[in-house]
Amino acid sequence: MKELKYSRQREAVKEALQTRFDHPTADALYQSLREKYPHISLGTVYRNLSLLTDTGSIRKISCGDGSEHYDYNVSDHYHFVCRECGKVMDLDIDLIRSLNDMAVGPDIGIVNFHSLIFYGYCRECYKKSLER
Amino acid sequence: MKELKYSRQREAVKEALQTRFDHPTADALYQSLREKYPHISLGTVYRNLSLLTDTGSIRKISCGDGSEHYDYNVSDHYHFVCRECGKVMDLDIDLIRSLNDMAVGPDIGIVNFHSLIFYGYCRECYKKSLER
DNA sequence: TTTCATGCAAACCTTTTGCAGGATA
DNA sequence: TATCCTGCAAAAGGTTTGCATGAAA
Repeated sequence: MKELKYSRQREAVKEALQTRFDHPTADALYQSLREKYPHISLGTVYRNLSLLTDTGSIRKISCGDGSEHYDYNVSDHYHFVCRECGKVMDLDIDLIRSLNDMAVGPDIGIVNFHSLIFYGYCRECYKKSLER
Repeated sequence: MKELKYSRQREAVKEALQTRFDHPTADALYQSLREKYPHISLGTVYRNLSLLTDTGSIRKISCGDGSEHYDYNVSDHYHFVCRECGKVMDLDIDLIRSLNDMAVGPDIGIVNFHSLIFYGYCRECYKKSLER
């Protein structure tokens, strides 16, 4: 693996992700970074996000809404996605370590990760749906 | 919701998906459908896949490899994805019904689905990796 | 004959990439 | 100076959509 050099942009991406807990997409991150770094490019954001993902400093969340979301919190945890507003939230559930073992079987070599995502309606959207 | 009319293409999409257990992408399905229906268009495949998904006849699997996969099996079950070859496999694990209840919390309205995907290396790719 | 579906191609959106110039070590 | 990184813009996937035609009810 190639040597990493310091880069202001990479630090900015990391910091921006660290300060928000809404699991932004690359573009959302880019939009907010542009306020402080008007010349940063979307390509750079993508490049650094994938670099940071590869080194394990951040994590990618695929929740099926058409774009990847990113999470500064790399400790194993689960997410909830609102089907109405698309919000991605952290859940306060203990990791179920035994799950990976349940998956082993004849066609499976090793299991080293599982992604558990819950879907439904967040409180706010659920309330709105009742008012209709 | 609009009324659905019979269409040969839609039936073909459904049937093609029913006969394969590899959770194909839209394009993979399109490629195999072309053998029997050389004039079917990719747009039609996409349109029908999303129609069938909306009506609940099939299910979409977002495993984070850049494209959606489709599953004829709509009963709740879990998947395994090989990080090497990208294969998506069904797992023979009982649905953990209690999971959805664990997700409830102050910011959450209702939880009605969860997606559990395991990642690792399939038997075949794992063996190959040991030989190196 | 009304409504829905199709094929085709263009448009769209997200992500990746090539390149020449700039920053870091 | 060698290597890595950036901005820019173009390209590359994957998916959606507009439109004129065709099939189903």
